Amino acid sequence: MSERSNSQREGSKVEASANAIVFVVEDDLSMRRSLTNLFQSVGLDVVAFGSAREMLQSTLPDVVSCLVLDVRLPGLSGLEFQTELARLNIHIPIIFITGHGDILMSVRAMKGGAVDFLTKPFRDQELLDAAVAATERDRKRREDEQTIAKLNSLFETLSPREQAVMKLVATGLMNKQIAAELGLAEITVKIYRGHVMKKMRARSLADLIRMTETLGIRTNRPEQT
Amino acid sequence: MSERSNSQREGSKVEASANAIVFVVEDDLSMRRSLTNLFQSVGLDVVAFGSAREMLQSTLPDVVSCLVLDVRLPGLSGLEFQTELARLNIHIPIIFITGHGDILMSVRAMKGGAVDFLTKPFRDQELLDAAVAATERDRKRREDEQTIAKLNSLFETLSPREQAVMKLVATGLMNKQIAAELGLAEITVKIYRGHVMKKMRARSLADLIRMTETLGIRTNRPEQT
DNA sequence: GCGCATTATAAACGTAGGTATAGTTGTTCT
DNA sequence: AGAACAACTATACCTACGTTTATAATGCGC
Repeated sequence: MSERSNSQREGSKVEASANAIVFVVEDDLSMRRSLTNLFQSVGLDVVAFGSAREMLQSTLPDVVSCLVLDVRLPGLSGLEFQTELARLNIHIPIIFITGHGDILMSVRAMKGGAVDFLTKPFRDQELLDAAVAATERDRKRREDEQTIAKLNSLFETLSPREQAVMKLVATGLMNKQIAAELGLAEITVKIYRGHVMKKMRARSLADLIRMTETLGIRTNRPEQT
Repeated sequence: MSERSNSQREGSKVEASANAIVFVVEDDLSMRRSLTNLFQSVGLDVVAFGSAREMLQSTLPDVVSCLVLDVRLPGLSGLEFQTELARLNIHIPIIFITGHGDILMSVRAMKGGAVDFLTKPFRDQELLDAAVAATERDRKRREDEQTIAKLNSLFETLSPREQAVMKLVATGLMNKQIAAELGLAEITVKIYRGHVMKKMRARSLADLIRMTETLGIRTNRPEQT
């Protein structure tokens, strides 16, 4: 059985980097224990598994985290697991560790987006540095994703017509052009446009345009030669 | 001496991927020759050097290209050369090849942005695939850079005051607010704003805002909670 | 000194954007 | 049936934006 939920939480005195979780997938029990101890010693929460399958079957908490992954594993290998996580749209930054690696493996791992690839034996500090870099990368990714998610949920509150108007506003069309495009009266466009600004909480047109950029809203724009 | 400028150009019947250059830095003469032949056989131009220093001293043409780089070299090593190129802001995509590599090397290379890291012996097709991927990456990078360069040169044609107005317009301020900010009459701001639109060749405000995004123009914007 | 670009402004006018108020029609949920 | 909402329009009014024409001071290069 895997020693999960062993989050170091004896007191409320947790380090600044608290509530970041390091997932460990490593089949060797003693190695798994020593990795767990290492991360806990610097105040990181750890959840460890003995195989990829175990981790996939558990419910992963939605917090800043990274994954320390042994390349050689029973069942799914580390590299296969990396591919599988990508397929499932799970973007956790991965640090590979291995005792018997080769260059081809490491290059594949790095091409697949791994943060680092360490060979045993490695210094504790190397792994800790990699974990810090990895969690930082995850924090940024989550930040970006949340920004987009927020904007998207605001955009969802718009009625279909309002969304259409917003898109055309973003392309730089004038109200009367938008009206012609949608077969509306100009006044109607003005009203919807007002709704868009309110619902999207945009303080200015510049603001709204930037939101459409973030959302990746694009229409046929033959502009900017 | 290095066999440079041996660009395969007997006729004007060059392949579709023409005028992309593969730079080769490899100290072993026979290897250098076979690499040169390999790339020329698929219609790529090749410029080969025996050391990093030679390449740095030559004038690099400003076209889509990639670099096939031996890790072990006399003088500057391949990895050191990679660092040096980054320091010089030369962003050519690198494919490492090596006969005596290790994992640490390959990971460092990939972390440093290398496209691939191949160990000898490798199949010709592997290297060719990597070269295609690398030149494609370079093509995209150049495309993006040129877009920015064009916008920048347009921006440079603006007078200081016009640039200031453009920045404040991008933040979403109204003309009267911009006027207050710069200590101008509103009418003056309107005039400059018109100049900005003309000189930047922006068809709409939306267009202009996107240009400022591309240019990375940012001012203190306490917007978008 | 002359020409030129930059900075700055004014008057005047026209267009575009935005809001408030009010009303019609149609759908959907309760 | 009635409430709630989406879509749509109209009148009226105000603000913001943009251009044209004209004027003028400053500074820079030749």
